[in-house]
Amino acid sequence: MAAATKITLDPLACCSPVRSDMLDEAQAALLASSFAALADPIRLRLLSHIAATGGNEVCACDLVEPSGRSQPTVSHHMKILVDAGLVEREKRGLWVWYRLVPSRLDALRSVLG
Amino acid sequence: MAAATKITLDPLACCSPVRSDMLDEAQAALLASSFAALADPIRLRLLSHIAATGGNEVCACDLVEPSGRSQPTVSHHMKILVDAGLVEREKRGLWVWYRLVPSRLDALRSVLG
DNA sequence: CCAATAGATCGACAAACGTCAATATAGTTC
DNA sequence: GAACTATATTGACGTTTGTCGATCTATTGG
Repeated sequence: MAAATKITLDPLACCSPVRSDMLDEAQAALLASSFAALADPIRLRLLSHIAATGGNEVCACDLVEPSGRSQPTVSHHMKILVDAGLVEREKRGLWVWYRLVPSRLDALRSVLG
Repeated sequence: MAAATKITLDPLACCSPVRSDMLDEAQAALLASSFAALADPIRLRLLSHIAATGGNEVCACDLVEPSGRSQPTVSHHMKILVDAGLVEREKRGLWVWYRLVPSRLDALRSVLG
């Protein structure tokens, strides 16, 4: 049951030299809030619904019913997506239209690569 | 200030034919939980710390102090990353080593593209 | 101006989350 | 086995989040 390598309790034995280029706190907080916008199933479905349209533009009135949530709840989630910069909001008359912001999605994607 | 297109209150005027290929609920829930693992600054810093090592492997003992959190808190966050499949955990003797799971990160990245 | 409508905001509530001190567990050394 | 050490688990706490009903705001048509 012994480990393959000799183990001692010398504290130096476990600690590899660390290249300490961790994300700084500000970067981490910004990225985390962006990912938080994606961390809800309803918001992912709303996003995918927008992405699924040919023109990448969807009326808010088309989001409520298929999402299975109340109108205030959908409005709340869309605000979170807009605040995260993932979606743009444009009001035309009585209706509000949403568009994806591909550059922002690209930016997040590049963080994972 | 009038909108470019004529606006009426006819409900059909706003609702484009919707290609309803929204993510189904199961897919959305799974993806959301993965993104939730990324939705915390400490976890992002822990991940980046692992990614910053040459061998992509880091001892847990190297994560506590630079993260600025207590040992139980770091353990808690690492468990979340492991449960999300983003990180692999291997115990060798007294110490625990963590490795990234690039395929899982790739999968998430592809969702954003 | 008035009635009607789309969407946003408010207020409240339960559930989930991040955090730490204290304690438990598993592994090593003697 | 006893002492020691790295990590995990537990329990408690304040905070944040998702949700909805009720209400408010902005815009349109008459």
